[in-house]
Amino acid sequence: MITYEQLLEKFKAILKNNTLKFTKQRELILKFLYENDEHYTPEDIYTLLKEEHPEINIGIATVYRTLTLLEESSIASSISFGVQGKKYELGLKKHHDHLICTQCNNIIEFFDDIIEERQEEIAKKFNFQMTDHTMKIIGLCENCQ
Amino acid sequence: MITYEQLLEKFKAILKNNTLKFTKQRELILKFLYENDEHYTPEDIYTLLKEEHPEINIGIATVYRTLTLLEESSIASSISFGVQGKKYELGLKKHHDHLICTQCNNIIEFFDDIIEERQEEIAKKFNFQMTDHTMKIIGLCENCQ
DNA sequence: CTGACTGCAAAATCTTTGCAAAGAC
DNA sequence: GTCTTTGCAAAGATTTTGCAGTCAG
Repeated sequence: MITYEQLLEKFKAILKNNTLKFTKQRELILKFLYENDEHYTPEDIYTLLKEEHPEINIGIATVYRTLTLLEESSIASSISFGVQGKKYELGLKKHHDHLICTQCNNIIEFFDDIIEERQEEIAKKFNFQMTDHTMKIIGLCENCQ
Repeated sequence: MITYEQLLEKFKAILKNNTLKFTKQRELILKFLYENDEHYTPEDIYTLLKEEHPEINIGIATVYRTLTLLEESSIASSISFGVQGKKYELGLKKHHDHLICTQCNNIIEFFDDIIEERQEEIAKKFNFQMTDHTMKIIGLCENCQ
């Protein structure tokens, strides 16, 4: 697993390569995602950061802008919830898919080699150049049934 | 394949069972989905219906309300495009998944037994009661590469 | 008739943008 | 110093809601 220091270096390098600046706000958001291994909406992150760091001024727009930046840099990734927006997580772990409980909104991650392989094959069959893929299994988790 | 008459009967039966009324607007939207075998946003449907049937008054709110109703009745189904909203299609065909081209926005449908089966197994493994599942393969289609 | 449905416009959600002030390098 | 970034509030985009009039059964 990557340490926070390594992640930070990586992020700083990306910023430098793109003539972007390293700011307190960007760092806080990065750190938040590193330390919190779940899926958060921009609003969640905004609220929690304001709570945890009342001394730092941060605006919701910055959260959106930074999450977009992190996603473009492949540091974060998002799952989309239709009209209800997106949730973000650190995107450095191994690719995985999600089980989503409609009752408690909990998200369980899983990885399945067979599915991954089949996706490749399907893309090939359609002469499709796959850049990404997502799979969601929707339903009720063990606790909510 | 189901004929339009059969579909209409089915829809009317659903309406009757729920003490809902059969209206010109609802019929038009149903017919539109039946006749147009692609994926449409509510806005698309609204615009196209107004063009094709200038004599019928229809509001965007009705389109949204009807699509929700059709989806709840399992007559339509939707794919979500994150912030860009949802696209609807007739949901009576066999379950299938989608390849989505980021260039031309074209959507290709596919079905794969192995993936379907794996999804069942994964749900089982997590003691998850699956009610739905979606898979999207994102990338460039043959023509756009 | 009665209660459901409709269009409209206003409200609600979520996200992006313009801008002046602040901050990174 | 220069150029990017920020927070704020306003604007956008999409979807939902309240309501009075309309329509299906």
